Amino acid sequence: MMDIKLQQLRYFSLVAEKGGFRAASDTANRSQAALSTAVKELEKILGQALFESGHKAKLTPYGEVCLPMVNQFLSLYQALDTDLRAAAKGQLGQLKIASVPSVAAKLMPQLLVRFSEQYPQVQVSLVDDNALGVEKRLLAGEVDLALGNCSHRDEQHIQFIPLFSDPIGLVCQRQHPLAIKTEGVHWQQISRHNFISNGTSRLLAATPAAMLTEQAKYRVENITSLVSMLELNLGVTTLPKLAFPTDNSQLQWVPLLTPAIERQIGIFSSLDRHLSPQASAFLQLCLAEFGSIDN
Amino acid sequence: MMDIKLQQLRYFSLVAEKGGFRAASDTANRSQAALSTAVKELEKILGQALFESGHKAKLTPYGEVCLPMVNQFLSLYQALDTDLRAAAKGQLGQLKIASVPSVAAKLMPQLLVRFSEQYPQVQVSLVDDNALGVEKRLLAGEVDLALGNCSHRDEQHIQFIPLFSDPIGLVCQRQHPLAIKTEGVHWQQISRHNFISNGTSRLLAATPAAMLTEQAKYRVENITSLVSMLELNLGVTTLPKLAFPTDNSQLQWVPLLTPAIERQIGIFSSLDRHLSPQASAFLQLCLAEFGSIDN
DNA sequence: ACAATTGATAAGTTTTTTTTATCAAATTTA
DNA sequence: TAAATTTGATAAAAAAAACTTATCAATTGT
Repeated sequence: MMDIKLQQLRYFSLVAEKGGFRAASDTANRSQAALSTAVKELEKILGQALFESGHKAKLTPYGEVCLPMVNQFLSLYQALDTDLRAAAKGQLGQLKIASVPSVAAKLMPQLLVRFSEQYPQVQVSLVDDNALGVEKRLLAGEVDLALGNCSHRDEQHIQFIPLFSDPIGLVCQRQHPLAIKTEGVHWQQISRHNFISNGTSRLLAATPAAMLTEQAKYRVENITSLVSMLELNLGVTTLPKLAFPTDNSQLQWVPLLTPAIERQIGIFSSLDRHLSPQASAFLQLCLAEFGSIDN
Repeated sequence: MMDIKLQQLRYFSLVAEKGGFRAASDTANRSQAALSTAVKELEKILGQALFESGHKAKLTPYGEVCLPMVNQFLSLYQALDTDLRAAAKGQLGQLKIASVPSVAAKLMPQLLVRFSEQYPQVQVSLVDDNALGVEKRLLAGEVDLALGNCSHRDEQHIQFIPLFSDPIGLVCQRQHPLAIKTEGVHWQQISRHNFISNGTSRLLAATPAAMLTEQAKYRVENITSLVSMLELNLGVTTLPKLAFPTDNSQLQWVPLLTPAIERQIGIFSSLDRHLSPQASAFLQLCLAEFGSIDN
C-alpha cells in the first residue's frame, strides 16, 4: 500500500486552485508533465479520479470532497514548518533559569524584560536558590541555565562563564561607628563588634576574614530576618554589594578593604546537554549586558 | 530554503520513540545510515540539533520541543490518509438524490436505510420533484442521481438505467362500478365517467387513452388534493401503481388493460461528471434490489 | 475547418534516497 | 583493565523517484 506524498497533495491543490495543469505548472515552476503524473499517481493510490477526464481540469465530486481536507492539511504542514523554525530560532518554547537570590532580585527583572521583548513567545521560569542549589538544579537538568557565583566544583559537567565581580562589604546600621568609613574597612575593625554570619559568609573562607564567621554570635540564612536583626543593632554582617538591599534607609554598606574579597558572578551551563536556542539567546544577552570578558 | 520532508519527520519521530537509530531502522526496515542521514539533513534544514551528539540518541531540549509537534502532525497525516481513502470508498462525503414523489415515498425509505447501514458516515439528502424536475436538477449538477421514469430527452448528457416498470391503472372509489373489474379495464369504459387529470397523466400521451386527458373535467397536480377529490367521488383518474396510496381504505386501483401502459422507473446519472463513490454505491444497491435487467 | 490549447504519455535525465562498507567513540563484558 | 560489542557518522555506489523534453490525441475557440 503506497503512501500519499506531500508533493502530490500540493500539486493536486494547486491544479484545483489554478483551474488547470498548465497554469499550475507555471506557478510551481515545474513542467506540466510533472504535475500530470504526480496527480495521476495520487489518483491511482486513492483509487478514484480527482479530476474529470476531458479537456479541462474540473474536479470530480470525489475531488470536491478531498480538496478542503487536503488544503487544511497543507496549511497545517505550513504551520508546523513555521513553528519548528521559530522554535529553532528560540522564538518558541520555554526557558528555565535558576539564580541566586541577589541576582534574581536585582538583575533578572531587567534582563527578563529585554529577553521577553525579543522572544515574546517563550515561557520563562525563574527559581532562586543558594549557590550550591542552582548548580545542583542545573546538573539535574531541572533548569537550562544557572546564575550564581563561581565555585568550580564540577568542571567535568558544568561550564562557568564569568560576567562580573561583586565586592564583599560590611553591613551595619547607619548610626554604627563603622558606617562612616565609606572608603573601606579592615576585617579586624569588624571583629571588635558582634558578627552575624549569613549564607554568603562562606565567601570569607580561606581569607583572614574567616575569623569573623568563626566568632559569630548568630547565624541567619534568611535575608529578611538578617535585615531585621541588623536594624535592631544586634550586630553587623558582611554581604556582597549586590545582595545589599539598596532601598533600605537604616542600613549602610561599606566596602571590605583588607582583605578585598569579590565573588565572581557568572552563568553556568551544562556540558552534557545542548543549550536550547532560547537559552543560548539568553546567555548572549547576558554577555552583551556585562561584557564578554570578566570585568 | 529547503522544505521539510515527511520522511524526515517520520524518521525523527521513530528514532525518538525507539531511543536509537539502530532500533528505529530495524522497525522501519531501512538501513541505519538512511535514518542517520535523513535526520542529519532535517537538523541542517532547521539549523538546530535534534539529538545530543554522543553515543545514545538522546533528544536535545530543542528536539524535546519539536517531538510533540511532529508527532501531532504525523497523526494528522495519518488521519488525512484514512479520510481520503474512506472517501474514495464512498464511506465519507454526501450523496444527493432527486426522485419523483412516488418512488421517494414508497421505495426510498427502505433503500436509504440499507444504504446508511453500509455507509453510516455519508450525509444523504433527498429532494422530490416531478419527472422533468429531477432530470433538470441532475443536469444542473444539483444532485448526483435521479430516480424517475424514463423520458429519453437528453441522451447526450444523461444515462438512464431502467430498474422496473410500473403499470398505469384506474383509481376510483371502492363503491364505484369500475372498482370490481380487478382483472382490468378498457379506456373506453373509463371515458364514460368524469375524469380528473393529474401530473402522471402525460404518460397516457401517444396512446388511445390520451382521449381521457383531453376530455378531463379537472386537472390536479397535488396528490393529496387528488385523493380528496376522488374520495368525494368527483371523478376517476389514472395513476401508476406505485403512486397509488396503498394505505387508503376508500379508493381502489384497477389495472388499465387496453391499452396496457407502463412507465419505466429507472435511475438517471450524468454522463458529464464522474459519479461520486457513494453515488456509485447507491446505484449498485438499486441494481441489486431490482435486478440489473429491467423486469 | 483550422489554429490554439488542453491534459496524457514515453523516453531520457537529474535528483534524491537508500544501501553497503567502514570508522571512531562509547559502553559492556569478561 | 582490556577485549569485544554496540553506538552513530560518513563516503561511495546503487536504486528509486522526480522531473524535463518531446510528442500525442482530444477539445475548444474563431
